[in-house]
Amino acid sequence: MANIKDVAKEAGVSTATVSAVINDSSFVSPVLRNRVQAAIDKLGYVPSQVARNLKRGSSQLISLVVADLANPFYARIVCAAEAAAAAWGYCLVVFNSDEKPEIEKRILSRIRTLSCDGMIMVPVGQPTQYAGAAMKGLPPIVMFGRTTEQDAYDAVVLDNVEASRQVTSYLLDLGHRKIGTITGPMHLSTAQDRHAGMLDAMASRGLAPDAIHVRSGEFREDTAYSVARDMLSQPNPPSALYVANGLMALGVMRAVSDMGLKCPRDISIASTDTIPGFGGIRPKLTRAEHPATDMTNEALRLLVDRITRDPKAPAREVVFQAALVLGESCAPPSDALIRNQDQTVKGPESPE
Amino acid sequence: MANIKDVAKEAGVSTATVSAVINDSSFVSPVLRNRVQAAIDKLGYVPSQVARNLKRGSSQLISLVVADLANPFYARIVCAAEAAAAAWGYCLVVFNSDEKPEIEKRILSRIRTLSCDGMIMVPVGQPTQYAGAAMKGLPPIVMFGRTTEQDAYDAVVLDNVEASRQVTSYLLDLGHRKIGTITGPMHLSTAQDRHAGMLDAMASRGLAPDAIHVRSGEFREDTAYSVARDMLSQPNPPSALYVANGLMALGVMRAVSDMGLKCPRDISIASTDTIPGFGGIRPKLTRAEHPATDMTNEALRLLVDRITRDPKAPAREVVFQAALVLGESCAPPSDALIRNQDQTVKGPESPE
DNA sequence: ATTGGACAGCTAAACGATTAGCTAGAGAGG
DNA sequence: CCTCTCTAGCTAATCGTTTAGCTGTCCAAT
Repeated sequence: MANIKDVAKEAGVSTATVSAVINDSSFVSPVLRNRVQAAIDKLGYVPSQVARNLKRGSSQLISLVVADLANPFYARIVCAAEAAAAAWGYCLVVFNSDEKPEIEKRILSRIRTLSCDGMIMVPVGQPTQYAGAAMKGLPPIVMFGRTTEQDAYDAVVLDNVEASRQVTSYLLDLGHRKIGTITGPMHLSTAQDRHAGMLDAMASRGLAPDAIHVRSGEFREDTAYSVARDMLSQPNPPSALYVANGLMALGVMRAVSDMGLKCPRDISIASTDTIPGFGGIRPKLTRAEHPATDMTNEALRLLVDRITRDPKAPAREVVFQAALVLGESCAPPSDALIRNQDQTVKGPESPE
Repeated sequence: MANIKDVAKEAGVSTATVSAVINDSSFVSPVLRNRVQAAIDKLGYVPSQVARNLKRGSSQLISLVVADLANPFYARIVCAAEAAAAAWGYCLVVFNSDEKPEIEKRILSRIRTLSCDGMIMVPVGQPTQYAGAAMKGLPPIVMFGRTTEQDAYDAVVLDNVEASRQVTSYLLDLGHRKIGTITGPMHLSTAQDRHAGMLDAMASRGLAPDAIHVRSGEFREDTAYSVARDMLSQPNPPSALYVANGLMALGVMRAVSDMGLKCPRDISIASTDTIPGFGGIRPKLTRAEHPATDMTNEALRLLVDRITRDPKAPAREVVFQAALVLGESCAPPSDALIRNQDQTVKGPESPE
């Protein structure tokens, strides 16, 4: 590969002039400019980004660390982030911590040596661990979706408490009283908040879920599948389930179907967060949807702003609200009419 | 950030010694080694990958260019590729050409300046265009999933002809005679091959699809949705549809459901390729599945081999076979018993 | 005629690592 | 005692850019 010296020699100018031409950074007379351009074309010269990075101290690289790349929700985030990064002139390096703090640690040291300009991360560890030496030598960070008890980082999050409160209230409005839930890993703020909102909605009507109807599905499709099968085969099962994320909701629907039950006839299912492809699933899932693309765009905006403007400015947190999308996966409980003959319940609508 | 000179000064040694310590590249006496290590720890020194890259002429970066990041099939490829790249010690830079040749062109020039060590690409343009100056200055390439009529590149592909032949034969075995198809964009080898296999299977029984039952869904969910609605609302619709990829199959199932039809009672649907989450969809889709993870691992193996071994070795093409997975989306046509009272048809099984 | 400023382009020093080749000292063999 | 070999560690060139600062030219103003 030709380098800038070859081009300079070919065009009979100095490397500084070549540099000025390719970066349009200072005035070069038309005649020299043409000579240089001709030399570049002749030699097929492409400036080395690596050398440029070394000199400029930037790499035009942004790292994205997601918690579970196999989760379609994060796949969508990657998709949105790639587009946004490209629009800002950056390339996107993708990492998957697979919900494992030790893998996340490895990724962080990898990123340290990668010298990218910034990173977006869905943290998977204990919220307290994102401080001190463990985070030294890293580029500017935007935390995504989960909080870390640190006010040191920019963050983009969902109002998870409100999202799950809305969904649970909807189930309550339908007449459900025995509502179970499948939660995420409870060390994550996301899982905590969604559970808190669910409890809050029930408490406001003087209710609480039965202890055996509260189980963790670890935000995994397969775990949720087994947990749901187990919970629903117990005597006296819940008439509705609030499932803390979309991937687990898929697992629950699969479990319901495999047990020979019908949703929503035998059990109502509702969830927070969204995964692409929901549109094609029957029955359509009732859920509180993330504005995933907006959140991702905002994360990149915050990050680029911090990289190019003031790296020392105080951290900002942007909170998004979920949108309740009514599908066909919820119905009044089969015994509702008996218990509550005159109660008016909203039927499902279809805004899709 | 501390650099190698600071460490050398702190430890009272030369930069060469520091380099020897961090790379373990030549013998350093224990006493100096300890001094250097102490200095590194004290200063929190991390070697700059950028400087290293410049000197070593490699970047430990592999680019992955997929055709449609919003397609869950490619999301799974990204997931598998990230894991494989990490296992080989590389980072993965992700690009989305969105099935648009002009975006692909932009990405290629971006990759040229990125100076990554290699790339894996799902080509989206005319197969003839991947030659000459357009491909100058790029790192080693492994083509993924689609062929390019160039023998210059390593390639990992599916035997698409055989995959669609299998699926179509299955529909024929069930008794279907009026089989329609929704194809991909016909300039892609993938779409051509899948169509060819479907035609071949029908031809071997002296059949051919009706011209109005052959439509392109552009490998897009929404396009497939509209095309399917249109095709199925015509008089004399097909009794079964072979859909050329999984994303489109989702669109078709959505269309069928929205038209008030039932699959497989009113129409059988079968497809090639897989998308994650299929397991949760009812009815389970009958399809010829890609060994997506195996294919991705093989692509990385080929690429790393070429990077680290012989960059000039002749190109290799690895062909994978699809596996027919029987779901519940296919049944004998409703008029089959009348037409073919004594024909034995295999019923669907459930290997999942 | 002299001075000063604007301008075009060049020289050379970075950026932060790696590494070929060198040096000084120690130990061995004659 | 001299020379040779080996070893541990150092010096300095190098990778391919960018850019501060310099040089020389030309022209206008005094």
